[in-house]
Amino acid sequence: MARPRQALLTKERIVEAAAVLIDAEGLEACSMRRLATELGVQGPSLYNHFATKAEIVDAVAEAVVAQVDISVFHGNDWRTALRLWAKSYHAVLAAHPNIVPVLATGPGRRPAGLAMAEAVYGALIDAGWSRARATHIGALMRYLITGSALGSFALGFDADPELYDHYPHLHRAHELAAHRAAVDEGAFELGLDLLITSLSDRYDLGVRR
Amino acid sequence: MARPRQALLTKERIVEAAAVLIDAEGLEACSMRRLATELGVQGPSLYNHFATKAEIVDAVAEAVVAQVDISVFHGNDWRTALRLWAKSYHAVLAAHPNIVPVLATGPGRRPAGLAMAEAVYGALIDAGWSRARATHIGALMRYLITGSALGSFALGFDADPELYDHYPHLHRAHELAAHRAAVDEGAFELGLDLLITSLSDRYDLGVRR
DNA sequence: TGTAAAAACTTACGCCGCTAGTTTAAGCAC
DNA sequence: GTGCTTAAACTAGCGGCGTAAGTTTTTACA
Repeated sequence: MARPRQALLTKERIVEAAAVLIDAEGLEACSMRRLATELGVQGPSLYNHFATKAEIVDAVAEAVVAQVDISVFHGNDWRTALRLWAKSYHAVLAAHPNIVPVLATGPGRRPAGLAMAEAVYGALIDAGWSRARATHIGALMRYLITGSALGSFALGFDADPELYDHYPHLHRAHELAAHRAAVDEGAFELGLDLLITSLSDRYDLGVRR
Repeated sequence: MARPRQALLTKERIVEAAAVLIDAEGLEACSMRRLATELGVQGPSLYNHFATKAEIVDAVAEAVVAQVDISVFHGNDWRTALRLWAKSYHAVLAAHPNIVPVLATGPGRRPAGLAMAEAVYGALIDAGWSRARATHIGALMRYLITGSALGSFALGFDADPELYDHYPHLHRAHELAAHRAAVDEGAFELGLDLLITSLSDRYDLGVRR
């Protein structure tokens, strides 16, 4: 081909196609050649717009994190804000499960991630939590949210009943697969409830560090 | 070579070498050819002992999970047992961080994982928790433990101060990198404390489902 | 003793991320 | 308008990946 009169690719088109591909077929399906094919182009052409594959995947992750609602930190009590933010984050990850491993492991140099950290940490500091505790609470929320998004607990159990024959308490574990969404949702809700109410208790007692 | 008089490989030797390699250089370094080299053998020879690479990695994961102490569920109150087990699990993952992604995502058909689930779930049921709640609590603990092991919170922040210039509350975030271990440990301890004490409160009030 | 299975080997296939070099169009300086 | 630089596509190819196929030799057993 050579250079076309109208550019075939833009960063935006590439990231959008990558996001669609990852959502539809998973991270492994998103190879440079496959992604290029999806865009009607040859593999190496992508390197005119991104230096590495990691940059593309990072951009997808950034776009996902940017969907989390951090406006809730304005005009809400820290407890309410934390709960609403966590639910929004959780919902976004549930809508894009295939990108979660990238979010859970990679460093957070991306603007959307930093903006989120700023909002959470700032709200906790403003509420009176010590710097150390605010950090811990932020980390903790991240553990709960990414942990639940990543390792769907119910998915870890096979639907084959025979697997559990030798485990007296697990004889109904095969049913978990069928109730996957409800189990994971219940566990997340419980965790959020427990964490926020007990933090709230400490806060009201004046224990803020 | 052909078949040697004394077998060069055994399942145990392969898994042991894979574990060492993963611990030392990470999951990506553990390719079939590299692992074989480490064992003084050609790549495809490994397929005489394992059908796929995934089976080898799974066996490593299994060996790691088997190190978690589940004996604490005998002779301890459910709260104490849960806390001790979580700390043991956390310590094991901290000692083998590179295998954590496998544990956090893969299904739990492995015997050690099932035995652990059986112990946790059984203890909660025996304590009087409803089946649904016991499931939720187990899932929740998993979220906290794998979430914290996987995404070291502090590691997500770069040591470069300039990154945080535009985030008023994050101006000291670059210090997190230096205190990584302490921050992650503090957050995990806080989470464990909050979850167990608030579960304990509910339990004592008779709310067990 | 003959035969089947086991455990090493070599070769090779089709992926992967990415590099290098080529071609043509676009944008800008004079 | 003409030339020069840069941009954006291309093709070819490198080294690495997981794994399949087929070969050779040894061991174990009938």
